[in-house]
Amino acid sequence: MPNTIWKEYEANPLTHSAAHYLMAIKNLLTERGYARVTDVARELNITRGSCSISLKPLKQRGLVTVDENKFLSLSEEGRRLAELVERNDEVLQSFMTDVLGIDKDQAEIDACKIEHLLSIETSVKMAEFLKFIGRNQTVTKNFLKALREHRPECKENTAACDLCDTHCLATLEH
Amino acid sequence: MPNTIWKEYEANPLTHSAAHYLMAIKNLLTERGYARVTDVARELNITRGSCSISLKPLKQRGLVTVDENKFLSLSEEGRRLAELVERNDEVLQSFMTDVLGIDKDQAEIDACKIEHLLSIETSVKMAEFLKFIGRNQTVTKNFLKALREHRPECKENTAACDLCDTHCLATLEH
DNA sequence: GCAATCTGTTTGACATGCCAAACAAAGTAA
DNA sequence: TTACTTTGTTTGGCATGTCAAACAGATTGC
Repeated sequence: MPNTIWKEYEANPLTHSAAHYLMAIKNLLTERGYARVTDVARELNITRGSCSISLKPLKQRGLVTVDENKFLSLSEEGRRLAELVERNDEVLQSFMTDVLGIDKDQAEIDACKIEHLLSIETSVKMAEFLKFIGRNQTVTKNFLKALREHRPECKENTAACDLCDTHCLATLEH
Repeated sequence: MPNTIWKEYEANPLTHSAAHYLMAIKNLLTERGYARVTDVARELNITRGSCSISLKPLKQRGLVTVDENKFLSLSEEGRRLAELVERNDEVLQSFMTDVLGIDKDQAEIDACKIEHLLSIETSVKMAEFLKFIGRNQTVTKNFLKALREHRPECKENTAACDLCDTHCLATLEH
């Protein structure tokens, strides 16, 4: 039986770039009060031409709107999608740094890659999880403390370690 | 200052499809003992033509090798990358189902989308986290029990709920 | 032996998403 | 008014990754 789940990747409602176009517009509207093609392009560090073209399908999908002076804004759906991705980013970064203890800069990069790929269900459950962690209850503190003290040593030069089967996967460049 | 972190997405060592080509070859070698272009194509549910073309850059990068009879195999690096992505998949699925309580089928889809995007650091920390959870210590049991009992109610019809600012993000199709 | 099938590759097509370059329209400045 | 700048769009190019279709070479069946 052929594998088909991996093709769900293309069925994602937002591509990585689409998510960032929406968030860029949202941020510009919040911070400056307006968002034009040029502003979005500058925000995302791409050319105006690329920006103009990539915004077309977002307009056609009704996520981005334009007024008579070419000022961009988000539809209700566009705004919600942007908020959802932003929340995913916050939650993922918080999980990576506060729970896993990952370096802040690396967490930022990883979260940015993943933020648009979570299903609603995973997004909600992650947010609930972080909300629970944030309550800082005794049971949570004890768990995190024990987690911090548990640091399995990875002997990179041996053939096998605690985490990997035959070779240490941490030595890869990836 | 323009945002540049979002462009790290393209700098990922493996694309979604590349990761699945490597894993398909690895699985075929394990299960059948051989892997040809046709077998990989069938496994991934794509045409032989697409498969043939997409394998080229993987051969050029030295991740995939071919013998005189056109039988494919993985280089050391290719095999390690495949193993890394497979471990990420296992760890992510386990986290989503066992910790977050996400539906198995949905967890499978989400994990498949993310598995190739984790940095080594995040991969290792996630694996350690799940290893720790798997020890099933009292401190973990207590934490998970409290987490299960904490189920914030999302009143979808109200403007604000526990997780979202102004609108319930769970109502989106995404 | 000869037709049918299997295998891998190539070709042309399409979609996404980026670039540089050219261009038209509008605003700015002298 | 004229010259310059800004803005948005279009064009042609490139890279990835898919498809269908055609093709050549090898294998199989009768």
